[in-house]
Amino acid sequence: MIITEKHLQILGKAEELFAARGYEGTTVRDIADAAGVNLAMISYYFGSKEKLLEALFKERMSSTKQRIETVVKNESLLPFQKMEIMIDQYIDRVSEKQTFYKVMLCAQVINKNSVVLKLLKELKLVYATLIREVITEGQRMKVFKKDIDVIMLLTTMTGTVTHMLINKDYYREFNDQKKLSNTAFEDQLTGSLKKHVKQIFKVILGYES
Amino acid sequence: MIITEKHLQILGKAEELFAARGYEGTTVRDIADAAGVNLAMISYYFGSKEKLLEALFKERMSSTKQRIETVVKNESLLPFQKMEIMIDQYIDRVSEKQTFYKVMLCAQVINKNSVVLKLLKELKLVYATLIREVITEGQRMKVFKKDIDVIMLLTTMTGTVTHMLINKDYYREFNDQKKLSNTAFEDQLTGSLKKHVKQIFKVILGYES
DNA sequence: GATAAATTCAAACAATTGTTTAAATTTGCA
DNA sequence: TGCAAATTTAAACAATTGTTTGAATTTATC
Repeated sequence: MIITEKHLQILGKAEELFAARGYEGTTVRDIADAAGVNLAMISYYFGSKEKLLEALFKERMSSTKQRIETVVKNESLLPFQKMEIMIDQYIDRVSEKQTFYKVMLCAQVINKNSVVLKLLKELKLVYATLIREVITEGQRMKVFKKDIDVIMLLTTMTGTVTHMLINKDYYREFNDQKKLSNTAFEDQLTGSLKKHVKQIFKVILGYES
Repeated sequence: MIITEKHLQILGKAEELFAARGYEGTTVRDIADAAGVNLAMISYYFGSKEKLLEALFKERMSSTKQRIETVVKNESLLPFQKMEIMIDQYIDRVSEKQTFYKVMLCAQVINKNSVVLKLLKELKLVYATLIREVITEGQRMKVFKKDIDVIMLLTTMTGTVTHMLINKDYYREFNDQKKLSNTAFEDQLTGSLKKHVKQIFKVILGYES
């Protein structure tokens, strides 16, 4: 399927609505109105509401595998550097694509669509496998501890970051950071998150940088 | 509103369906069929589909505040003990009420219902405030580090645990623990989670037990 | 056992859902 | 310019939605 500018425009609006109201809570009419196109255009461009969802996941997840592979396969980096770059990359990515990560979070709980399910599982496998490679490499070099629970470690990273997405407003309120501008707050938050997750990884993996 | 045995039966089935298909993805007919009652009984017992959702959150969240307060206000416990009991309690609770925590996770992303929203915010405030008390106490006793980011710490706990709820099957597959029985796997997982989260807290807070 | 209240039921309701239709309009190309 | 293909449109579609109705049944109280 060829994705045009028009496709992306509709996908962007659909993404926002899915994040705010959920997939089932969003009507095709909502999407059409938000994108400023006729109702029938959704079917015309994507085939159906469900295929639109699949197209959204395919589009947003298309570059992920390559992005992480580039880091892991880079032979000039030490294992701990790979891990830290991966953390930075992940947090920046979630921060950039907040709406999509909200949609993704709900999709992981309510897994109805088999295409989306497959994409999610595939991505998790890619992530876990590549990170395991890095960890094994670090263990061989005696800089990482033995017996690392890869999924547990990744779950802490993704869980912390995506959960912060949910609690962000509350975080800001509780810490009384309302005086900050939106972008200043976002920058401060991604910075804190990176430091926080790296500190955790350092302890679990047992390295010193 | 008086909650009878019948109410709880319907709420339980509704909870399962909400967790599997989402609130919007579940029809009142689905709930009635699953609970083995007539369609009209949902309105008769709860007033509406939306009020049923509110009743579910009220019911499931009713005892939470008291549960955590009991630990925090217990003067015979040291700060680090309070933290560790709180972690154990939280993980046991999520493990016990898995379906509800899935519903809750989605509700935090797709926040349409104001009553549910208020309950969630209230609970977060209770949690953060009480944990901050414990942390301050620990800091006064010089056993916890200074400058602890309370929300960040809590987000790591709730994020890790609820995200593991989502990745559980994948975790089991990746670590090849399919040979274990369901309950054995659950026990092993909650055990690992407790150990993992405690290790993180120990480092962030800076105590030795 | 009679009576009133509470519960259960099938049926119907208006509104909304995703999708399709066929005509109208725009676009690309000779 | 002319014409076929691609795009856009308003309208209609059958199905499903949450909710209500009023009669039937069960339950509780005397």
